[in-house]
Amino acid sequence: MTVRTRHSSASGRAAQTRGRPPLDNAERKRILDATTKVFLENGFRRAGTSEIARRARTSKQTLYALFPTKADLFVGVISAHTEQLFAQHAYYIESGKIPRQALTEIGHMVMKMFSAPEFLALYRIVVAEAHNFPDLARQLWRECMERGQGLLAEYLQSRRIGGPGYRKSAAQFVSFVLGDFVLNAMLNPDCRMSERSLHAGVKKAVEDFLRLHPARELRR
Amino acid sequence: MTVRTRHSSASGRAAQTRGRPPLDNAERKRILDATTKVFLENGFRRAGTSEIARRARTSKQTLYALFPTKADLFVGVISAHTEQLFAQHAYYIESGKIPRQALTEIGHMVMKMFSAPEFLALYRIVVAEAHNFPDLARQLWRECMERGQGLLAEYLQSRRIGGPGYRKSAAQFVSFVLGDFVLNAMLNPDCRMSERSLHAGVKKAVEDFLRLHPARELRR
DNA sequence: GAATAACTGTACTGGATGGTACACAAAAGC
DNA sequence: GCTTTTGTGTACCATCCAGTACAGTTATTC
Repeated sequence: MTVRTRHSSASGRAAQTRGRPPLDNAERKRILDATTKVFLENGFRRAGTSEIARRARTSKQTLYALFPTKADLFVGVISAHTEQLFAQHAYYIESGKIPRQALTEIGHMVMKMFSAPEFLALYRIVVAEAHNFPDLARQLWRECMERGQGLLAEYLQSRRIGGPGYRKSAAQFVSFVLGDFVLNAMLNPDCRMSERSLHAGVKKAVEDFLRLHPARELRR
Repeated sequence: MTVRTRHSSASGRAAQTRGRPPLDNAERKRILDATTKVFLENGFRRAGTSEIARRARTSKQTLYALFPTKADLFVGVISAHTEQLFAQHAYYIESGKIPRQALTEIGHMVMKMFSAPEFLALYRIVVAEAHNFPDLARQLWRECMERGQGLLAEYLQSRRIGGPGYRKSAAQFVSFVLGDFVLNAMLNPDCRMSERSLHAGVKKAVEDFLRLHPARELRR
């Protein structure tokens, strides 16, 4: 599944000299934003391209010029968001902090990312369409889980926390933090978590994780 | 969302005396089986009622007599399967066994249930339609998670494993066993788990859980 | 065998929707 | 002002599909 646009085939060509100039990227972005909204409100199948064009304040012709099929729209939206989602919540690990504090902050980042309504809505749509867009589903997994786990694994390794399987330890920590939250949120769309129980949950996850994997050099 | 059938309104009436007798429950079951297959293959929206009637070797008229709308079909299928799913995999806890062994067996049951292809497919469909069928989604959650966690919590309480929050400990154990498996399976429809890594995963989950919650009376 | 209640098969309706056609407007260079 | 390229608005087409109509058939009772 690849995204085709009018420009991709002419990417190496010389600039045009005459005629109305093509729309800039702002147009593309506005379309993707509108598409996102419509998709999140209605899901992929229910979303209509006419509605999308209307909300993006453009014409269907332009829409189809930029995204030749509805699938291309889908790919565009999800791709744009997966990158962005991770970038927004990427936890930059300051290795100066003591493990307990660093892990607590990371835990909060993880919960924040996975409990964000857009993420849950996005995840739900991708799950629903995983059969038709397997590549996209795998991409979401890589961007949001493997990448995060990789970063965390590096931190664990630098601090010698957890056995030689740092990657597995990282995955374990994330699942400690999440518990059954995502599974639940998928089936209870309007379930909310109080700030209190979120804090308590992360704290418990960190404590449990550190009890199972005491840091080698114990600064606490 | 309630299931309406032709019979429900006449449930208390006297038996008919003349005319062709109505179809028995076998017909209903055959329709639900066919619907299940078509839904699992295509998802809810793509599945066509004509296709369902064809596969059930019945007529659309009969189909709509038993299930007045497509939504009723959906409710029927999911309801039938959630009950059945848990019943199939219900872990009967023999309290005579030592905790490590009992937990290991429970862990395997949990993994078996959640990794069953029908479960994953079902879960995916319900997630996709959670917005339109919130009751059904909650029902699936109750049947598959809360009920199981409740049983496990009783066992933990009887053995005094875990703090006074036995319910939370039960949830924790389940999430230890599952890890990120379900999250992953949702996005990678054809991901498979080897018997080896499944065993290793459960074993590790049990060990970790018991290290965090040592049984009061230590028979090990 | 007449009457009746239920099932079957097929064709149809009505609405939603992805995608296209086309006539016209706007912006740029010559 | 003419030409060319691109965007706009609207109408349209083709298809799919939930749900219905209807004519005919089967099973059961009287």
